[in-house]
Amino acid sequence: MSARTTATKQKLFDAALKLVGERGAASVTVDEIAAEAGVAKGTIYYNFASKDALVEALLHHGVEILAGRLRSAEGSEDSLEALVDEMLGFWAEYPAFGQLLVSELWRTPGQWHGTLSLLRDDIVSIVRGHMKRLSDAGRLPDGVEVGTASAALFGTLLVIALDWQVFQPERSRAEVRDSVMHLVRGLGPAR
Amino acid sequence: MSARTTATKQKLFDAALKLVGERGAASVTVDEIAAEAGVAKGTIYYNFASKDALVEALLHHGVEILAGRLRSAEGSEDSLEALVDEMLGFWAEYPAFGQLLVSELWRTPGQWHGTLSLLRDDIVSIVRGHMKRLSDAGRLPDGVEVGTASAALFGTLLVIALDWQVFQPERSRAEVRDSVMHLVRGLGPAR
DNA sequence: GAATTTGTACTGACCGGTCAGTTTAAACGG
DNA sequence: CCGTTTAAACTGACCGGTCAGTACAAATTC
Repeated sequence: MSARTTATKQKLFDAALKLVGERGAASVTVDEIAAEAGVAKGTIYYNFASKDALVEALLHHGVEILAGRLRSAEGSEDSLEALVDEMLGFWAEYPAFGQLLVSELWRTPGQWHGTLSLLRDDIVSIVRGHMKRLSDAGRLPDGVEVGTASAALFGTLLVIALDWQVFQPERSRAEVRDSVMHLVRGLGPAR
Repeated sequence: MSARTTATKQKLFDAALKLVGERGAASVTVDEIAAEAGVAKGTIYYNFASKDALVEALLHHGVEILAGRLRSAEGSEDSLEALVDEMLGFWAEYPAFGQLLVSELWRTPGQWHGTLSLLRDDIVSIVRGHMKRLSDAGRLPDGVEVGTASAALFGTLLVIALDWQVFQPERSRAEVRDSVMHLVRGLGPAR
């Protein structure tokens, strides 16, 4: 793949991510994506087999970036906090990706459900790795299943990040992160 | 409004909820909704001004039901657990509504965003009522803002419920509820 | 080293299907 | 009767996908 093609695909990813995140995959037209990317419609079909294929590639691309960042948080001192922080950072940087993910991930017979399930597993398994190490170190209370907790943490962070972007954009990332950590470790003691 | 009309609207709500939840508002056709409801297409346009108006009415309808249930949980002994349970029950009963909500709620300039923000506020304020009472009773740890926690709890329950329906349908509602309560009160102590 | 060929990337007008919404005339039902 | 529903045909805008042709740089030929 030439540098030219790579650049074009990147432009298409950026444009598609923005529009699809904002308005949903179904209601965005290929013409709009082409216009946003500053590219002719035909170029899209030269680089991708179909509109669906473009979205699918986009999904893979985004998850790759996220997975990379989450893995990079594995070495930190406070692994869980680093994970949360990294995840919030990713959603802050690619809010449209969060919107895309959230609106497709749980659509049961949806066209991307298969792909998305796999991608979700990628992410959740990384989260599970973090959790597992906490658990082995005895830092997780009894009765909390690592698998369940990982899936829940991922989903929770996703919606909290979206809620942050949309309804409370004035809050800082550190502030939100601290709130999350409070909730994750906090609501318990008082009961 | 006659009983006949009410019945027709109910059929349309059921049909629209199912289809729109599964496949998204944009990609469902009015003809499909009519067929699913066993009603002529013209009937839809007799009862609603447009496809969008139907979806909007659907949103209001669903939120009314949810709000009613959450309010009914206010008298319980363990108010928070009752709230969680009631909410999980609602999402279990109307999974398509959860899918619809989650895929539209955070779509920033989306056509439903205004309506949905108001509806979200309705629900979150009920949750906040529950939390406030906990807080006044000194059962919430310091540093947890009631507003933030309420929004987070609502969003979290929404995604956990969806994840449950889609990826772990074999788990019982009580099981999920206990997991949530564990997470809400549990991850803290061990750190 | 000019002329020609080849391969790759891109263009945008165009086509055929789809779908929201309309219209109408007739039936139904309370 | 009158509010409601039906069935079916129709309109017109819109949209995914196609395709013949362009641009251009790197090889190839003479």
